[in-house]
Amino acid sequence: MNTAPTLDDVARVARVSTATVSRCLNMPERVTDKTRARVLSAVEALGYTPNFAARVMAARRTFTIGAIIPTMENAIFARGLQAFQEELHARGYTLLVASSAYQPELEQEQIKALVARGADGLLLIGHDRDPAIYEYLARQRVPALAAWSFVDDGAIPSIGFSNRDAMFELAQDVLQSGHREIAMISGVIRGNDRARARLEGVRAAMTDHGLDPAQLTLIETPYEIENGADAFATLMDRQPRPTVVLCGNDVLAAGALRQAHHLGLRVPQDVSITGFDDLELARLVSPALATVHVPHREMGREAARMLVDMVEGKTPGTSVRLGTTLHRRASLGAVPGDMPH
Amino acid sequence: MNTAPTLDDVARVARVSTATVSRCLNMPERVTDKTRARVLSAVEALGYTPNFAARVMAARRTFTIGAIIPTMENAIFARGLQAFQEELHARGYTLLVASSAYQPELEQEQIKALVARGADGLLLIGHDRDPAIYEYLARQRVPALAAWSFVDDGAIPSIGFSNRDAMFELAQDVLQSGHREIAMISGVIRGNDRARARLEGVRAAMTDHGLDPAQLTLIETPYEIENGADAFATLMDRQPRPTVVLCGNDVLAAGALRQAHHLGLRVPQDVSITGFDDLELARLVSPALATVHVPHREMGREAARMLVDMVEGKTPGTSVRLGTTLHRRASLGAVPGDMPH
DNA sequence: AGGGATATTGTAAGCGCTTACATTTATATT
DNA sequence: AATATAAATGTAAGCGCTTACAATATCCCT
Repeated sequence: MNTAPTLDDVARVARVSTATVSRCLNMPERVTDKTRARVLSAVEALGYTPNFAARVMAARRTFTIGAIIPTMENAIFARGLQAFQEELHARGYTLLVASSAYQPELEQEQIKALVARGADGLLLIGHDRDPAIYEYLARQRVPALAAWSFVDDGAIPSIGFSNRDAMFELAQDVLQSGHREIAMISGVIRGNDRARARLEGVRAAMTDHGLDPAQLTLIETPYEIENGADAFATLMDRQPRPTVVLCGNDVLAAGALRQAHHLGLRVPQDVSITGFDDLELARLVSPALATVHVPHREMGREAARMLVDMVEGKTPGTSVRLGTTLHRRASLGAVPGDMPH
Repeated sequence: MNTAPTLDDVARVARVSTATVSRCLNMPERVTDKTRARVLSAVEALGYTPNFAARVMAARRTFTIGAIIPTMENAIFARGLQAFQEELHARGYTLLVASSAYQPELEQEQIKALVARGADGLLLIGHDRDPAIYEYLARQRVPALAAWSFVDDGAIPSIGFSNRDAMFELAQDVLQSGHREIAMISGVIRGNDRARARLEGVRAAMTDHGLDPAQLTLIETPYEIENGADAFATLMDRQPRPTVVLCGNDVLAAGALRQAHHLGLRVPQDVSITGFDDLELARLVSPALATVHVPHREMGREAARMLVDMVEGKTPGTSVRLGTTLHRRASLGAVPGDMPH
C-alpha cells in the first residue's frame, strides 16, 4: 500500500459511486442497509479515514472549535477548559487548544493559525486585544466568544464574571477587618484586562474607605510562583511593612505564602495573604488561601453552549455574567498588633 | 463583502496569476521585488488569509504537530508540553493539543481527529494502546513519538525515562530507611504503562529487600487530589497501619498530605508520604514532598526536535532515555517509633 | 546585435471530498 | 396493471490552493 486510501478507493471496492460512500458516512439514514453494510465493510477492509482537509474544503464546516489560552503552565484555565471540552464533545465538536504565553502578538498568530485551520468558532480569554483582530474574525465569519471576563459591550460577547467587582468585594473585606497598609502583587497588565480590572477593584475599595489609591504598593509580575515569592520578599522590606498582600491570583499567592514561611513570618499573625481563582492549590497550602471563588466549570460549560449556538447560527451571542463568591480562609486575618475588641 | 477573499481575488487585484500569488507567499525569493510588493499590497488591501484546508490539500503538508495528553486538569504535562511547544514554534510548526481524559477510547478518537486534520506528526504519552492504532498511524504515514516513558522496542520511538527504575530507586531509599509497612496509592493502571511501571518499581524494591510484594497494600485511583485524600484515609484505617505511603504522583501525594493534616497526623513523624514528578506543587505544600524529579522541559524540547526530524524524513526516530533524580524532602522520614542508632 | 542561459510568470491539472441535480429503482394508490 | 410519489443512487461541478510544465522576459556573452 503506497498511500492512504481515498473515497474513490472505497467506492470502487464497494461498487457504488463516491456520492453514496459520502452519504454512508455523513447521512447514514439516507442509504439502504444493504449498501451501507457493503460500504462500511469496504471502509473497514481498506482502513479508510476521511481526509479532513478535503472534507472541510468541500463542506466548509469542520466541527472543531479552537481555544487560545494564555498559558497551560499552571492550572488557571484547566478546569474551565476541561468543562468546555466535555460540553463540546457532547455536542459533536472537537476542541483544539493553543497557548499564547500571555503575549498579544503570539495570540494573534495563534488566532490566525486556528482560523486558517478551519475552526468553526473561537474561545478567547478576556477582551483586551488589537481591534484589527476582531475585524479579521468578522471578515472571516468566525464567531468568537470571550471568557474569564464579563463585558457587555465588547467587540465579541463574553461569558464570565466581573473581575473588578470580585476583587472589590475581597478588598472591602480586607479593609473592613482593619488593614490599612495594603500591598498588591498583580499579574502583568498589558494585554490582560482581567489583571487590570482586579487592580481597579482594589483601588476602588480603597477610595471607598477614604484611602488614596495612589498609596497602594504595587508590584506587577507574570503569574508564576517564583515571581510571587520574589515580589513578596521585596514587599516585606518596605517601610511601613504591609499588613496584607493581595495577590492577583492564587499562583502568585502561593509563591508569596511560601516566601512568608521562608522568611519566618507567620500567616496570618504577622501578615495576611489573599489570592484569586480558588484553584485546587488554594486549599492545598497551609494556611489555606482566602480567595475569590470563580465558577470555572460552569463558565466552561456555558461558553461551549453559547459558542456552538453561535456557530450554528442560532444566536449572534449574548453576554452572560456569572457570580463569584468570597472564600474566607485562614490566610487572611486581623491586623497584626490590633487588640481584639 | 460577502465572503473571505481567495487567492483568485488577490491575483485579480494584483493583476498576476494565482501561481505568482502563491509563490509570493511561499517562496518570496522566486518573485521580483516589484510584483511581490504589488501582490502583498493586494493581500493587505483585501485582508486575505490563505485557506488552510485548501493549502493542506494541495501541498499535503500542514506544519502542525498534534499532541494528545491524558489530562489538562493538573500540571503533570504542562511544563513539558510548554517546552515542546516552544521548540516547535522555533522550528516553524504549530502545536495543537487534545486531551484524552485517561480514556483509551477517547484517545483513539483524538488521534484520528488530529490525523484527519492533517497533523504532520503526533506526540503521545506512553506506549500502552491498542496495536491497531499503531497500524493506523503507519498506514496514514504519520510519524508518532511517545514521551513520559522510555521503551526501546516499542511500536514507536520514545523520549522519556524509566518509570520503573525511578520508582525503584525511591522505594529502595524508603526501605533502606527502615520502613516495612508500606502502602501505595497508584494511578489507574489500565492504559497507563507509566503507572504500571511505577508499581512494578515498588514491588521490585520490596523483593530486593526480602519482602513479599504481594504484601503491598495498594489502592488504585485516578490522579486527583480528592482521590489521594480518600485513599489515604482508607489506608490509615488499616491494621497494621502503614508507616509510609508511596504515591503514584505528586497530585495524589498532595491529597494524601492534606488528609494527613486533616486527620491530625504529623508528616513525617507519624507517617511518611512520597510523590512522583516533582511538580511545583511538591515544594508548595508543607512539609515539602519527597519525590522523583523528572526533566520535563528537557523531555519536551528533545521530543520536539526528534519529532520534527521524523516528520521531515531525517530520521525514522530513535528512543532517548533521560535520567531522573531523587529529591529527598521533609515528607519522608524515619520509621515512627524507631530509636535513632 | 544576436543567441543561449537564466530568471520570472502563466496555464492548467489535480488534491479528496460534498452536494445540487439528474436518473433509476422501489413503494403506494387507484 | 398503470400511474404517481418517494427513496436511493449516480453524475459532475466545484471548494481554494500548489506545482509541473510551458511560455516569456531578462541578462550576459562574444
